[in-house]
Amino acid sequence: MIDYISLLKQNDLKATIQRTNILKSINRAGHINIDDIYDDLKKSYPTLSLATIYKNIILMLEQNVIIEVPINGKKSKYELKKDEHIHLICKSCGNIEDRELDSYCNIDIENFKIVSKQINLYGLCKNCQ
Amino acid sequence: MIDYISLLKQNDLKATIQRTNILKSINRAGHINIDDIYDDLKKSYPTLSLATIYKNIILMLEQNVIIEVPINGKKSKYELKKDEHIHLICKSCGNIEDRELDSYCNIDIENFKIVSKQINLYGLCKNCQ
DNA sequence: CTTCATGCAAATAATTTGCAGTAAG
DNA sequence: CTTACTGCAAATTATTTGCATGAAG
Repeated sequence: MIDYISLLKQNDLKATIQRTNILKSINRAGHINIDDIYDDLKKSYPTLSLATIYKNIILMLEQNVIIEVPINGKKSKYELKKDEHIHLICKSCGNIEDRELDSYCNIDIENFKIVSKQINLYGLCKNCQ
Repeated sequence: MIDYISLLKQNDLKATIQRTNILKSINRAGHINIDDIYDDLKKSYPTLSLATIYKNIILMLEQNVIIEVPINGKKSKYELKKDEHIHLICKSCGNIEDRELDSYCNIDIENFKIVSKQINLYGLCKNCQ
């Protein structure tokens, strides 16, 4: 159970209902886009506005509370910030799975100072093969 | 010197002026987004329409003539299809450099059939460090 | 010739902004 | 209390579509 209130406060963000709910929704889904967060939260929280989600996604990205996962030809999804990992993205069902992978993660490049890595493998998951 | 006319025809696309020019613009830039293609080509070809660029980018992606390079928080860029490589994306100047990297490219994942890889390293290029 | 592509304008979708009212600390 | 956040509506930006005309093969 993640303490979203502390997480937000540690990152200089007021812990509003809207923010904790957005984080909960992202955590439940693992990886989710803005429209799906909205649909998810609207059910239990009908007055929530899409603009609020947009504004908070931007803020939480800036504070590194969440990470953007851009998807080819679709809208970006978002995930909670966690240890470095790669994404296995199923081209058939769209599901995203996280995977630790040291061989991908420990590398130096000449003349380039790496700040962050984005490694997405597109293909077919076990179910869709 | 790439023969864009043959490239298009081999991929079941009519070789129109617009398409060859879009490919030339992408090749000149290396990696470029739709608005910048438009600005680039407008100079020498003022009647070109943005809708035509959108339509053709979609077709050329479908035919695998070009590849989408999604960029965190920005519009996607496009590049000509070429051998597998990774991208070094400078967070300061926005420049993208291609790099071959075998250690990234030869890998199998259990229970996942990889179709394509997208490996972007964000950081600071030599000039911006 | 025939078919498909283009360019325009209009439609739709996505994202951002301004502001009055509200909640967090 | 004070400052920052929310929700709404409006504005802006991005993308797609329909259709008459023009170009490719």
